[in-house]
Amino acid sequence: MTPSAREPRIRRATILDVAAAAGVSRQTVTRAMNDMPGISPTTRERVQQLAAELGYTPSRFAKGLVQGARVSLGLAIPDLTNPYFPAFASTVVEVATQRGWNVVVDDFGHGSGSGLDAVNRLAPQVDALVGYLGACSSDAQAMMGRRPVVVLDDPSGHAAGGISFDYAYAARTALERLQAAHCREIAYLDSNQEGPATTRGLAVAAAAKEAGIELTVRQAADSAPAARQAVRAMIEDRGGIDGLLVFNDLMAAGALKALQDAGKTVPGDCAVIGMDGIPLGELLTPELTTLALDLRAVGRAAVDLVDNLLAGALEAGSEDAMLVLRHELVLRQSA
Amino acid sequence: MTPSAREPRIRRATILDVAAAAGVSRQTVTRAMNDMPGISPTTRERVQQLAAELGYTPSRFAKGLVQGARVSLGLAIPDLTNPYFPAFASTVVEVATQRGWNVVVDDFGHGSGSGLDAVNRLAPQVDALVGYLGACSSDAQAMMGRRPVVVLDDPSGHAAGGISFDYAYAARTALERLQAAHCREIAYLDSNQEGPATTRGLAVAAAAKEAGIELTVRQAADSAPAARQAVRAMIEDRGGIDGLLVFNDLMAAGALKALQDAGKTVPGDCAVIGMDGIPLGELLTPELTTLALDLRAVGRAAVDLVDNLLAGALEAGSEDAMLVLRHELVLRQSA
DNA sequence: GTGCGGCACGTGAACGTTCACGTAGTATCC
DNA sequence: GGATACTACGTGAACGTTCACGTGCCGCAC
Repeated sequence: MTPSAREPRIRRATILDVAAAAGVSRQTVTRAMNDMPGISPTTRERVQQLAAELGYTPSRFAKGLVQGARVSLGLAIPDLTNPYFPAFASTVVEVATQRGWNVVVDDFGHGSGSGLDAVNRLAPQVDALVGYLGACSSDAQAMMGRRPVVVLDDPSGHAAGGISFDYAYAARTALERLQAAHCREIAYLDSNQEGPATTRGLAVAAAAKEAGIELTVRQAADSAPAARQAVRAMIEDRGGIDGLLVFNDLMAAGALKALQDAGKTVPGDCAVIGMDGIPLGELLTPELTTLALDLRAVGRAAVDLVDNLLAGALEAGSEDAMLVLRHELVLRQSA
Repeated sequence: MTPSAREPRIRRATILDVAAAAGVSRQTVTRAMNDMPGISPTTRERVQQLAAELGYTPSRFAKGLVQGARVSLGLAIPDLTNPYFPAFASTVVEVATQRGWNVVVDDFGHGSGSGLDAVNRLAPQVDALVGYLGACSSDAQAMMGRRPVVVLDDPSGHAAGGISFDYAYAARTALERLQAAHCREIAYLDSNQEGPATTRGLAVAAAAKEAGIELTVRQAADSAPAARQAVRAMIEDRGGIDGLLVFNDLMAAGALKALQDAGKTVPGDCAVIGMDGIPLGELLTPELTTLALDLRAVGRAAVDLVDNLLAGALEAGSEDAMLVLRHELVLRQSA
């Protein structure tokens, strides 16, 4: 539960050891280690040399305690093996690093855990929290106390900050595109991660109804092989599908494979549209048309929210702390 | 440089605030917060309630200081947008999390920084360090003092622990496969990340010489578009290439694209072999033959080394702390 | 009623830094 | 030659916990 101290409490060298070895005081060692003024170059050099020899490294705990530093940003990710999340995480890490944060990453999907597990692990160790936490944003905020929490993709989120996506717009845009490509039999392949229907799934269903489209819906696990399997089954059940919208790009990759397996051409026999716009899409054959997120903008926005919440420039839970971003259609070969 | 404390040092609630509010002592609050014995259920409940109301969260600095905890593992990654690294990172995060570590990830490629930048950022904040640090393993160990450092892919590494790969074996296996596929004109597409020739490049050249193969070598940046561009140019220069070994799977994906652009079939006109065995390979068309690493084994080995070094079960810099792993050929469609 | 054990809770000390001072000694200025 | 300023260093206090004790109190057996 609580992170366990590892066994043999080997006494690390402290600042006093270095001070004693150099025949100076704590404060002089501090000055040497932190390149502060008020110390002669000779002494500085000698102390640094001695510190290196003793293997002295300042305790981040002691330093953090006295300085009250806010340096660690927690990043909770459902599944790093799904390329969307590294793409997102990499922009968060990049932006946050630029702003002086250290990013602590927790992947809670692997151990088939929930977001709450990640929160429990991260909360004691970080000064702010960002992540795809599913439905546990209120628990997260409770665990984090007054520290900033930014939750992605949970419109009902009860965290201090939130970023969600305009799926109604995305769904409408995708279906319009499929109609423009003269698709008659349109299907949606959903993820089964969140139960009977995802937020995306509901938006697609609504958009289809609005556009008078009779939509075939199928669910599969959020992975390429599962999607491949599901589309294979879908083709067997209902051969005539000629337009396919998919929950995300990874599953779309699997869908493309299944269509190829069945000897169908894309987009000739069936057009395919993915969602999120990860770089993978460009490497597929045919290249994947997708509703792309500006991933850099998402990452930047998340870190912005954290910084602003911390600075008190935003009121926690206020309108301004709840961002809504849009997917934009990127036309490539598959639709 | 040093992580800056963020501006307004808003006084967080401390254990004393909670104690005062509850009319009990520090220690009783500690007992309540950490579910320790020696406290009545009534008091525990009341204190927890009050703590939540006050937004009290224990300071990890104070706690770490007194407990001497080793909880944070630094993970230095050159470029999270290259899917190899998330694949590696995800196993490290998974395994390390299981063992009670928090993983602090630093991506030093984006800012066009070097591994040394990552080390400078991570060293003050972590209890151990793992990563692809390029050539700065000795600097890393110096910054980390006596704390464990495990460096990947730097055979000359001067860190406490190391994991490297048997590229001679990999190169031999790949070239054998291409020869078995009756390729006559074999080329190697190298990365230009490390200068004129990479460790992998040298191994491939040596293996080619050994096998009596006259090898065409070309370099490109470590990305799919750059590889695509380079292979396009290679085809223009020397059309007859019918066997292509590529630095890694991401670049191989770009190479496949270039061959398709040129109207060549794979593996008919040209066989392609990638390296590292990332999941992406299976999604490409044709599916990528590759020299695959057991990525889970690599991640597990890295964390094992850290734990053993920390426990003193391994001597830093000893033979046992230097692992060599092998790529194994995974035959798919492209060769 | 005395002794003893257990329960619920409190208190001094320690963890390793940095901050905000304080203090010698030396040079500077007129 | 005495006040002033600067340089190079030292010292008490504080940061917020947990650890290892210590202390009342109540009940119970004999």
